[in-house]
Amino acid sequence: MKLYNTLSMKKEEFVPLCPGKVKMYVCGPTVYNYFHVGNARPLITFDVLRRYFEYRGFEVTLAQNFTDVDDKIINRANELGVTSVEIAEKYIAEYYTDARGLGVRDATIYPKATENIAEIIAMISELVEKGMAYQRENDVYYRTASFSDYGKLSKQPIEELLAGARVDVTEDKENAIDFALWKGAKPAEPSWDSPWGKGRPGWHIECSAMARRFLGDTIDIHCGGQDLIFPHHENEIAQSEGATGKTFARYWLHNGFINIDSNKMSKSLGNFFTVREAAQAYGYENIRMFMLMSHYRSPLNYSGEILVQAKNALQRIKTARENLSFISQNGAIAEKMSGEEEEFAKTLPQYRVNFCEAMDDDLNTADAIAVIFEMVRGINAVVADPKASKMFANEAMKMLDELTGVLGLLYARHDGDKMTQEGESADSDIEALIAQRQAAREEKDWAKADEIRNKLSQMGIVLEDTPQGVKWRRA
RNA sequence: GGCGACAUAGCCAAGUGGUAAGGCAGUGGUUUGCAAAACCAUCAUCCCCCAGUUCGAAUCUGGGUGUCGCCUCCA
Repeated sequence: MKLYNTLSMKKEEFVPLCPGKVKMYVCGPTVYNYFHVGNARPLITFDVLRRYFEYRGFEVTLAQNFTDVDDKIINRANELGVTSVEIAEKYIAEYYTDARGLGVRDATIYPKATENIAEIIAMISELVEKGMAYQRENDVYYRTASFSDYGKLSKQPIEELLAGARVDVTEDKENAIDFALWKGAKPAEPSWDSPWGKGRPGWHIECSAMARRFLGDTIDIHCGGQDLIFPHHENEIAQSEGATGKTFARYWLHNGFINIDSNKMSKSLGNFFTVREAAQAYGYENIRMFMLMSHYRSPLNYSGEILVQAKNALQRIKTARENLSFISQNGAIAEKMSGEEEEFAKTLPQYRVNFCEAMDDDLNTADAIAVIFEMVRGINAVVADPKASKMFANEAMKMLDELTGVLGLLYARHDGDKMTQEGESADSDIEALIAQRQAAREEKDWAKADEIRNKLSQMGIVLEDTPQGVKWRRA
């Protein structure tokens, strides 16, 4: 399996540190608001990576942090007159709602900055002792000049960074690019005791300290959005490798941005849609499909038109799956498959091979989805036979579930247990109407049959008359 | 200014040396009582432009043009 490593700027064969095991760290959200569609991309991308590793037999430990102490949280808390703990807790809960809604499986562990203060302080102390950090008043800064590899991830020449006019030089630092590890407490801010007085951790150090605590000195894969390369991930390397003297992360994976009108969707530009509102308009699973239709490192333009395309595309796979499920229940009971069925069934493993080939190439989900579509077309052609067998349907369904499962598509499917949601009619009512329509059709009373179908249509029910009987679904 | 990415049909999007995957939308046909779903056919003589390397390039090299990102909190 090849993965593009930002560190080497090349696709590299993935070899885990420990055979059969993968340790991954994904930079998680600062919890002061609902997260937006752009924030959802790393979640979905690296959820797929995790699923694929597990599919291929790796044991994955995935850590994703919550930054629950930060200027933005403090500001928001002050605006609303509540504590920053209340803000963080609220948006952590909202995070779970949206992430799970998107089909993102829970990480192995979700460390929080505020629950790892001791580890953070210990790591800063180590850096201070080694001469790689220094105190100014009640703040502690990282001495970037002490880390010769500084800039190796972002390929930023250190002189250029020094020349950069945008770096804040008003603070009392040895060097303009030195960054805060510990921030001395200001009034009305949450703070913790430390060797440098009361204060709170800087943003970068928490990831270094938590990754080390939960995954060890060296991890396999560190992931995040491309905007974290500099300075966040560069600083993490400086901190972790400075403290341990060991390689921090062996593979660095970065996803591209979600754009709006070719501009990066971002909180600061204000041109974002929250996942919550996008899901209300288009559905969570279609957002996931939209993301996986292109390669994770390419920029991706968000628009209503594309979301509808993703929805229609996913619907094709969903329909195929529903048809198989329907035939599995209502199809022909045969001792063996027909010749045509058997012939196609024999080709099913080849789709798995092609699928894995795509995924092995730096997680080419666009290609992997194309393989699924090719399989869907084949399945549909076979299943068009009125005598399609349960045996074939079950076998095709197994492969379809296997491959769509790796991508986490179709997770919102709930055939078999059509739950009645608020405002929806009970299944028994719908089935009674379908039976009336069938009776009318028997008598060739097409007017009445169509009237019933229209009524159902208004209720949001789509009918399909198949050789195996009437199939219905909610639109 | 430094570092980096991208440019393939109406739209989305794979393909990185051997003659343009897949999806959405569209068109024609089959099927259907009519639909729906599905199937079949069709839909880029060509991959931003120019020059070069090669038997052969969307794919490699050089030069342009355009768009975007990071260098400041940001996925």
